Amino acid sequence: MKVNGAPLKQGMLPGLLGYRLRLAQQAVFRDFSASVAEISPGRFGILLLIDANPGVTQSRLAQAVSLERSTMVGVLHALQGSGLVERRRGTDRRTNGLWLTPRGHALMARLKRRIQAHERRVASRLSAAEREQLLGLLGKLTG
Amino acid sequence: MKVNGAPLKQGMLPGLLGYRLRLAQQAVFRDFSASVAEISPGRFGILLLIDANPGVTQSRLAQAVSLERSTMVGVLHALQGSGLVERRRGTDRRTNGLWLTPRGHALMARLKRRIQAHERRVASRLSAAEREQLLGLLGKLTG
DNA sequence: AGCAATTGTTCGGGCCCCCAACAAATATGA
DNA sequence: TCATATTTGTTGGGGGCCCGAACAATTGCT
Repeated sequence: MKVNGAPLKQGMLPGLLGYRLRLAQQAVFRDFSASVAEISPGRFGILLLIDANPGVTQSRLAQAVSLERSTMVGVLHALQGSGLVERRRGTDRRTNGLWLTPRGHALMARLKRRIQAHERRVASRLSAAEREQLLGLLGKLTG
Repeated sequence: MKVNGAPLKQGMLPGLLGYRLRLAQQAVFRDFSASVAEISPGRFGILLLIDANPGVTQSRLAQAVSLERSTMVGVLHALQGSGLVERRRGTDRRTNGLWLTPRGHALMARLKRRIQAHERRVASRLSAAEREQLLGLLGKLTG
């Protein structure tokens, strides 16, 4: 077996928050995908918010997760195509109200435990206090 | 001016590390793109490593930044197309050695200050100690 | 009634990433 | 040395995630 030479010099790269955030997020994304094959992390978050706020508008939803309205369209189109979300025209006929379909509710119920397991696994190298600390620092970063 | 109703209920979403990481990374990405128009965060990292390890192989580079070899191909193709990176066949004729072109070196020199300013701006809401703490916790997460 | 603002949408663009399969080249071991 | 295994870069197809400009329909405002 051939042994690789010296490890690469990393320079300032490990000191850049953006780089470290990418590595961390990628690791989390990987674990999520491995444990929850039915849906992607981003779409799951959307479903979560619709579940907690039945009838919510696309714009409000987009704002809540820091996305553009135009981005939300595609996500919801996909979720609707999968039969997980229903769009209903609001009394303000410009708006669409969003609801989970029975299928959507069933999925969320089925996923709850697996998501919690995923979160435990992801944070397994952290103590409870460290996890809180991390969440807090990330919140500070976002502002 | 119309006032939006109650803020959305977020449910378990803010407690998910993946979600918070996405928000944070997106904020950092935005600031990077705004302050460094010439190149993307990912490509910048690649240039950094090539600069610090002249002649490095594509595979070793991919491994260093947790990417697949096949992913690296496209990135390097783009960087080569922009005249920032040069590929030379190694003595092991399976490999390509990677070097920055003069133009690549010039770019990196020109970007150094702006990247540092970007990093300061991104971490501006954090104390120096908190920033170190965050980097450490992210490192723990990745393992 | 007329102008301004909001909502959802389309369209085009970009970044980031993976897997399977493959040819060329090198390493390995009988 | 020759056959086999491994490594490297590559192509091709796929997916996730995100934005801005421009537009029609609808509503708010005056």
